[in-house]
This record gives sequence, structure tokens and C-alpha cells, in this order.
Amino acid sequence: MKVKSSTPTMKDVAREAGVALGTVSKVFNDLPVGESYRLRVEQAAQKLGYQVNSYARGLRSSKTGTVSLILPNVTDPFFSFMAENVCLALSRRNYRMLLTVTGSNPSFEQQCIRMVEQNKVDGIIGLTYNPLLQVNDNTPFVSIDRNFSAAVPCVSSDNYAGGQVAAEKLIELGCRRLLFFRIGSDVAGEADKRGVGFQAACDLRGVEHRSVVLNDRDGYGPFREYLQEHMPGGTPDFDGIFCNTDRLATAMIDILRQLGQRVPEDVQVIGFDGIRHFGSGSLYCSTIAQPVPQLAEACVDTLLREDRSNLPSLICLPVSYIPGGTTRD
Amino acid sequence: MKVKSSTPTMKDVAREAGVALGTVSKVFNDLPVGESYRLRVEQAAQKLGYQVNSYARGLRSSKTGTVSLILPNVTDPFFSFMAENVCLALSRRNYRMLLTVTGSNPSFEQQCIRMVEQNKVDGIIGLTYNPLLQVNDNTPFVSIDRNFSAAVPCVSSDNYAGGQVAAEKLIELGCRRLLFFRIGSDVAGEADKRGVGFQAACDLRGVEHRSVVLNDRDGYGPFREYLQEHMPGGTPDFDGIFCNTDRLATAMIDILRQLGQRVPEDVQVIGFDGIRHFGSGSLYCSTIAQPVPQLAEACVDTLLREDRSNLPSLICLPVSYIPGGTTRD
DNA sequence: TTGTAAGCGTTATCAC
DNA sequence: GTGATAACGCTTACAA
Repeated sequence: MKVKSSTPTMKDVAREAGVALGTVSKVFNDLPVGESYRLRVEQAAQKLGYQVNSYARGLRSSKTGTVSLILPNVTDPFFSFMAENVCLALSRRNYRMLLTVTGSNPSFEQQCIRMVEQNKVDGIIGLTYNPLLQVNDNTPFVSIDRNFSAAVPCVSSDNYAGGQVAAEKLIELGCRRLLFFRIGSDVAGEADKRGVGFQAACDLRGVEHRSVVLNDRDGYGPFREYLQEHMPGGTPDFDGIFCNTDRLATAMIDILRQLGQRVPEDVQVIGFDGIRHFGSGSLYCSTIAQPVPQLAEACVDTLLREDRSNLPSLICLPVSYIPGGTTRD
Repeated sequence: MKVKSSTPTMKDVAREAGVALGTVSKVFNDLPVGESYRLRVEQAAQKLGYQVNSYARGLRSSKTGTVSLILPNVTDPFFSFMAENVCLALSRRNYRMLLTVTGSNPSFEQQCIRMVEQNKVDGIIGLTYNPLLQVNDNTPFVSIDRNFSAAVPCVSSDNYAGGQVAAEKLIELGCRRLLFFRIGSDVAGEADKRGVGFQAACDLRGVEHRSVVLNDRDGYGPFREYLQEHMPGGTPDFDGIFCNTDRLATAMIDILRQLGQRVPEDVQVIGFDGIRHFGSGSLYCSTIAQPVPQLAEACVDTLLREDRSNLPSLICLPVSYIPGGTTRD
């Protein structure tokens, strides 16, 4: 399976083709070259198995064909799906992906940025939690779900609309006493709009709603307590819950069932993300699905745009409601 | 959040520190340098925010500090967990990870190898399905789960022992009529030993066992039919199933339940991998868990070893049985 | 349109 | 131990 080879250089190709070094370079950069020359160079390159050395090219022209993706982790299905789609979108454009997982550690995030800057990538796509992140001005950066400033394009789902749709669906399906559960980091992000949209839609329709908002470090305990306390005599004083992620939703569904409630008969639940079961591909819950392939494409597209003079500061992609068995539809 | 900077070079650091260029280089390569000089250089570098340009270094010394990981996908929890752990293991050693997903497409796998070779990575860790994969002899390569030849180190779980343990557990828990279900690619791999170990252990204990072995493209249909056909009058003629992956196990458990069987009361099931539920972190089934962090560490360790003269051709790491509710323990 | 030559930032080889 | 200098493989003016 292994194969010998003493990596040929442009000089070798030039000699083989009987042309000058510069001509070979031009061929590989799609610059105008006499057709007969181009052919000879291509044949010579083929014969020698030549490939441009991207480090030499990177050194000379600061174009490395590499983009760095920075993610908190890649075990969460949303992130791993994102990683896969970014990787594919980059492959299509003949770019490579440098992946770094930060464990949501702000200082490590900063360190990663430094490391990839040193590595001279053509750009960075980051889903980070460090609000003070310092990124070198000449490294194109696209943020996922976090709006740093107008100068840094942010790609996200239409979280606000997603929250609205969740509320409308629950109401349409008969709910009148709604709950919004949210757990996440303290860092402000686009995802916060899920709750805002949800509440706005409830208010608009005059439907009662309450919120429980926690930080990651609180764990699910307070949610459980809330649910328990709001079931006097075993009957819940709520009939629908919108959770800010599918992960939270599945956890809440488990708790509800443990507490003797039926989902979706007694309580309907909608999550957010559109995570699918690893085996069957079915949903864990009814959900507002994020368009991950499109998000990935938008990130790559925005990052690699030729003209970076006036980039959009926010790119919002439409979400879609998908029934997943935890609502009565 | 953005910050100005016109990337300083070694020359700048040298000037700032009042030393020669070569001295700066030595400091950054941990070569012997007078202590006072080292200090001055470090201060100057700090002050200027200098970082070595890894492309220049890569061009000159062919050490790029980058390793490529090639995986079929990163949405399968086993692969994504692997990716994350490889990434972390590399980060610890100050290496970057270039990730490529191949979609199990053999020709694309080959193309990826070419691409990363062009990118001059320090090594490749690959989980591939192309049996004819051509890898440049001077690019260190470590294979996951596939034994190409003695020259290519392969890292895998102790699949044989895992199969044995699965059989022993099921027998210990009262099973007497066992089934082995396997689905996967045609390409021979270490994972094939799961079935071998299972069967050997059954034979050793004189316990009846049958196998159903399918190819990915067959889908689960034939398994369902097999199960149905082997339940005359609703009573299965088997009482334990070992599946070659957790994914398959969860699918079979679903089917068994649809067919009116109770798991684990009527039929006990053990899977392989140790995949955990994305939300709760609980297992999907009783399983033979692969030591993914250790596998990742072993890959990186083997790939980056200084002395590559006599590498092991196979590194087998111990697996462990974990009850997950689909066995009676 | 083609060939020549000067670097890009590092590392490594020498004299000092 | 330290400091000039020649590569590494490529791109890109610029000259032919």
C-alpha cells in the first residue's frame, strides 16, 4: 500500500517539459500560457506525479488553501454535523479544514486563534464563547451564532422566527399555558433570540407563558424542581414546553415521564436544533430544525468571498418545524 | 474584537533584541543559546507578539506541526468521539489537526491522501475503506481498525476479546441460544474479529450460536426477516444477540420490541462501541465499550514517535463490558 | 507570450 | 556560543 516517491518540484516539471520554471507556475495558477506549453507542462506534471507544495506557496503568497474551524466540541451532534458540513463545503472548493476543539474554554479559544494565525490559515470560522476574543484584523473571520460587531460577519439560524414558530405550533396544537426552558452559557449569542421570539409570539396571541433560564453550571436540577412544584396533585399547571435545545428537551421529556406525565398527551414539548437519533435517524422530539448544511455553506461562502469590502454583519437562515412525536400533530 | 498587526518576523525580533537572526531561530528551536541572549530574545518576541511562521518552517524543515485525520464521517458518534480525542491528543503536543471526511468513498479517500500529502503534513491517521490505498512512503501513516501490512501500524480495540466477553456475559446471564448479527463494509478490518471471538467463546462453552452477516447496502431488512422467521408462535428460538455495533443493536432492539419481545426479559442484547446518548450520557444498550481516548492517544503516539524504525504492526487496546439495560445484570 | 531573478520567513552550515 | 549566508519551493514583477 505504500509507494516510493521523492517529491518532484516545479523545477523537475520544467525540466521534464522543457520549459521555464515560471511557465510551470503559471500553468498551475491558471494564468495565460500558450496552449502547447500548457499541455506539455500538464503532461510532465502528470508523468512525475507533481503536486504544488502548499507550504512554499503559502509562504510566498499567503494563500494556504486552509481554513480553520473552531468549535467547543465535536461530540454534540449539532457541532459534529456542523463540522462535517463545513468540511464538505470546503472540500468542494478544494480547501482543507483545520479543526480545533476548545472545550468552551475561553483562554484556550484565544490560544487556538493564535495557533491558527501562526499557521497562516486563509480564514477562521468560529463558534466561541470568549466575548473578548482577539482576532488578527487581516485574518478573515466568520462567527457562528455570535454577533461580535458589524465588522465580523455572523451566520446563524433565524432563532427569533424559530421561537415564534414553536409558540405558534404549541398554541395551534391546543396549549394555553406555556413554559420556556433555557439552559446555556452566559455569553450573549444569537440563540438567545429563541426565547425572545417565543415570548413575543405568546404575547401577541395573549397566551400565558413563563420562563426558566439557567446557566450550564446549574444543571437540570432546577428544571426538575420547577416541574415538580408546578404539578399540584399530579396535574401540571402547564401544557406545553419550548426548550432552547433538543438536548434539553429530551432531558425534560425524561423527567416529565418519570413524574408520571404523558408526552405529548398531557404536555407537549418542542426542542430546537433538529438532532437525529444516531441509529434510526429519527428525531428525539418535535423540534425547530436548523439548516446545518446551509449554515455551513453560508459560513464558507462568506469567509472565502473575493470581495470582502462590504460583508453582511448577520446572515440569518430559515429554520423549519418538524414534528417528532412529542407534540400532538 | 479585531486587532491590528503586521505580523512580525524573526528579523524584527532579532533587531529588537539586538542579536543575530540565527540566535532567534535557535531560541525558538530550543537549541543551546547563552542564557542572557535567550532572555532578550524571549522578551523581544513577547513585546512584538511574534509567532513562528509555520509555513516558512514547513518549507525549510518539512516539519509542519500538522497531522491529518481521515474519517468516513464525523456524525457517527464513534467517529466524532474519535475525532475529538485525536484533536485533543494532538493539541497536547502542540500539533494541529487537519480533518477530512471521505464519506467512505474509496476514490475520494485516495484523493484526500494526495491532498494532505501535498499539504505536507507530518503524518496521517486514517480510518479508510479503500483496500488499495496508496500512501507516500515518507509520510508516516497509522491506520485505525485496518491492518494494511506489517509496515503500517494499526491501532484498534481488542475486538476478539470483546467478542469473547460478549459471549461469556450472555451465557453467564442465562442465554443458551445465541445470535451474532453483523453489518458493515466488505473491506476486511480488525472489527471482523468481534464475530470470531464471539463464536470461539460460544464453541468453547458448547453453546449454540448462529450468525447473520450483511453488507451495509443490504440494510436492516434481512435482520428483521430473520427475527420474524425465528419466532414461531411468537416465541423466539434464540435468547441473546450480539451485534457488531451499538447502532445495529439499538435498531434490533427496536425491531424486537415491535415484534412483541421484551428486552432484556425475553431476549438479551449486547452491542459494541459504547456509544452514549447525546443528552443524558447513558448507553443505548449493554455494550462492549471501545477505549476511544486511549485509541486516539495510541494513534497520535505511534504516529509521532521519534524512532520509527521498528514500530508495532498492531496495537490492541482492551475493551470493557458495560451493562446498559438490555441485559439482565 | 515566455524566461529570469528576487524574495517570502526559516533553518542549518559554517567560519568567527 | 554567535552571526552571516545559502538554501527550501514557489510567485511575481520585469526583462526579453
